[in-house]
Amino acid sequence: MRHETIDLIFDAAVEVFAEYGFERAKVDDIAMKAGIAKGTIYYHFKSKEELFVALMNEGLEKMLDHIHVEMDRTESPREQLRRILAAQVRFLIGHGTFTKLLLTEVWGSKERQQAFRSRIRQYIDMIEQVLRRGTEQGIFHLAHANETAASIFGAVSVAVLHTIYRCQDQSEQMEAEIPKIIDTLEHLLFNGINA
Amino acid sequence: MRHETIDLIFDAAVEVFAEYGFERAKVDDIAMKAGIAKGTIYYHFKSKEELFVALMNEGLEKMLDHIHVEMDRTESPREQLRRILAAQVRFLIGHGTFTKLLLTEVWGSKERQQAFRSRIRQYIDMIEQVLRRGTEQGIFHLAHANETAASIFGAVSVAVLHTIYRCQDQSEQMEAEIPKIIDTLEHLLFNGINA
Amino acid sequence: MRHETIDLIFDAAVEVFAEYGFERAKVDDIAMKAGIAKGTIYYHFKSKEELFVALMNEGLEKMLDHIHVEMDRTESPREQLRRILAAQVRFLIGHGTFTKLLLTEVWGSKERQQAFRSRIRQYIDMIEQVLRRGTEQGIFHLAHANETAASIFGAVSVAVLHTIYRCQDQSEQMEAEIPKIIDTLEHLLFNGINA
Amino acid sequence: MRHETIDLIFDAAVEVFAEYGFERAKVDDIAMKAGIAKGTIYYHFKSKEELFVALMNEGLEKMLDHIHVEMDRTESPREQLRRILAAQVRFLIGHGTFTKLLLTEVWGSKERQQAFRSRIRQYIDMIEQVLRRGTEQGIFHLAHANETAASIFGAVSVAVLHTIYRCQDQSEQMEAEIPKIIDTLEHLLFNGINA
DNA sequence: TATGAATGAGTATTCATTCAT
DNA sequence: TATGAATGAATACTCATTCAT
Repeated sequence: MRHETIDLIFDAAVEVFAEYGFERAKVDDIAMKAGIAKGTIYYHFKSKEELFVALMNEGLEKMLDHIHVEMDRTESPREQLRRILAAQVRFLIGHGTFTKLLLTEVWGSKERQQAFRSRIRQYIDMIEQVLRRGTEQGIFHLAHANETAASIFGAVSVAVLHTIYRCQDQSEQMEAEIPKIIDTLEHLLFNGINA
Repeated sequence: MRHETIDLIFDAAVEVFAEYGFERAKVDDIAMKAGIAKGTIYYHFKSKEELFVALMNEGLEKMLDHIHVEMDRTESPREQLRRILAAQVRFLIGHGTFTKLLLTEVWGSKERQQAFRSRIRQYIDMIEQVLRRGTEQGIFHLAHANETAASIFGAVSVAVLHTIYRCQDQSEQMEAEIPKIIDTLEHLLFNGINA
Repeated sequence: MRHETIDLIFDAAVEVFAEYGFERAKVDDIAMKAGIAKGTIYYHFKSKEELFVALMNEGLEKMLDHIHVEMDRTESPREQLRRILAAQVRFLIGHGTFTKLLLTEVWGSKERQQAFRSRIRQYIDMIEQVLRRGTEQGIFHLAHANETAASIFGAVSVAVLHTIYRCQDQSEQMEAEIPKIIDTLEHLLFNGINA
Repeated sequence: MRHETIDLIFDAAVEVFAEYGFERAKVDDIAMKAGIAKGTIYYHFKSKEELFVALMNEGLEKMLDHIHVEMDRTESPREQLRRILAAQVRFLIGHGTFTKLLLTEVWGSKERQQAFRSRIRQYIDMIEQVLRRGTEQGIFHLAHANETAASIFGAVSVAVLHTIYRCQDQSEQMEAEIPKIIDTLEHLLFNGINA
């Protein structure tokens, strides 16, 4: 069990970072929201940046794990991709604040942003592998595996983000949208829109 | 003819904003890069925010115009969507710095970010209309028009951004990638990956 | 003529640094004492440290110049040393705040402190040269030139500092002590205490 | 027998204080270097300041004792002064870290600094007494006893400090310099530099 | 005695903005 | 129009000190 205080900090931090973005987020606000003193944050993390990186890495870790688990349940590329889509949508909707951070704070030239991107690239590479195996087995038919994988990641992420902003963080409504989004994405990505 | 100074400012501003993001971008840096005094920026723009909004709006305007023009060249929904995809990819690759800003600075809770999002929503709505007309004409076949439109926007944007970061701003290389990206997207979105 | 604002800053800074020492001195206090805004200090100096270094270097420069001028007025080593002593005492008494800083802030392991020490070493080396020439000419008689020079520097500085603290910064009283200090030092260093 | 922990703290504290000076020295660092928990320091000392004062007083005590012992071995003022010089040099070289602190932390306006100065003044007064007795006995010949005493203290301290910094804490080298320094000082202070 | 997690007052530094020239 | 010196509110971060265990 990780230290309780750190969990308090993490919980407060995701919210504050998600609402204001990294730069505008105030360490004071995180401390206040966590109900602890500002110094306590600095006792556990060397800097605002380190806290943020720890937070994001934990989120990315969880996301990747979550998807790996789902993927390993089957061998069939088609089924794997289906599960990836569903798992990804559920995870992102379920972690709306993290999702906002993910798409907001991974672009840019700072070192940490490059580090985040390389993890997302890992994720995209994973999809790429599934696509390649499917193509080899004659199940999938596609032009360029890596670019397609990136596009799929974009379609999923933005579809979810679009929903999150539309529902304005009402988590119940968002939950209700999950099947619709999964349905949309499966249809679009597997069959395309051609009749 | 717009004032020359303003162009100097705009050119410097896109670069600085794209490299550092809105918050970390310094007005000093913009002034220095533009080769003018800091005060001059404030002579032309009320604030850093106003400059940024003007910049983004000009970009969004151009982007939407560009796509409208392409779209109006044909009546067929399929051809329209094809043109939208191509135009969008070409525009984003051709305006890499703007593209980075687009996906970085539209999320968040600040007013200007909501304003940007509503313009992007306009763009998504436009795609939605095309999809709907295509569906009515029996040309397209899809689950949920709005969600599909958002997904398409995400696929296109992230595919381009992925390429931009992979080519590390080498504009020639990026240009060379354009057909590949368009090809990938057309295939994926029209036909899906099912064999 | 150097910028007037910088003079205001310098004047305030010596006092504050001398009273509190580098670490305890507050930039706020310097600004307040100078009658300017805190930001103005940072407009002219990159940091508290840079301001301090600029200050000390100016002081050291002045001190060394002052003494060089006095020294160049004669060829005789004995007369040169006599002038150095007198000039040094007058300068240090006349710049009491600087003197405190000199002996307080040159020791330590920080880079700037090493830089200051190397300038003081220059000063000691200068005395050493005079001693050597005097020895060669059979005028002086001493054991080890460099160590003797360092001792002379120590005798002068501490004698002055001792007086400064005894008179508690009453500048008139301090002025009155000048001849006594010079007399003491000349007697001690030229003739020793042996009867 | 003093508590072992306190010795650990003292040993660590001199080093840290000598390297960084009072203000920049961190209680954390002292605790780490002593291999104990930070709280333990506060169990034994009320504050960082109290620890520092205890440290300095112990050093000053030792120094004064050391010199008193040497002085009491003879009645002759000349021999007394000779012994004072030698004892002082040996002590300071042998306690290099303390010496740095001595000349760094005794100046300034804080209460503890004034307290330190008054002890140093005691030391100077002691020298003064020797000088006066020597003068009365016709052995010494000097201008102003108190100022001369201060100058002697300065000559000795700075000569030693100069050597410490030149040898960069290589204790063997420093030991080797002791006779040279004593020789230099005796010659300078007893006979002066006049041939 | 000893610990180390938690505290919060204290401060250097940044940077958008203003305004006299 | 253009300038750049001056401003001061805003904030990340430090570190001596406390206290429950």
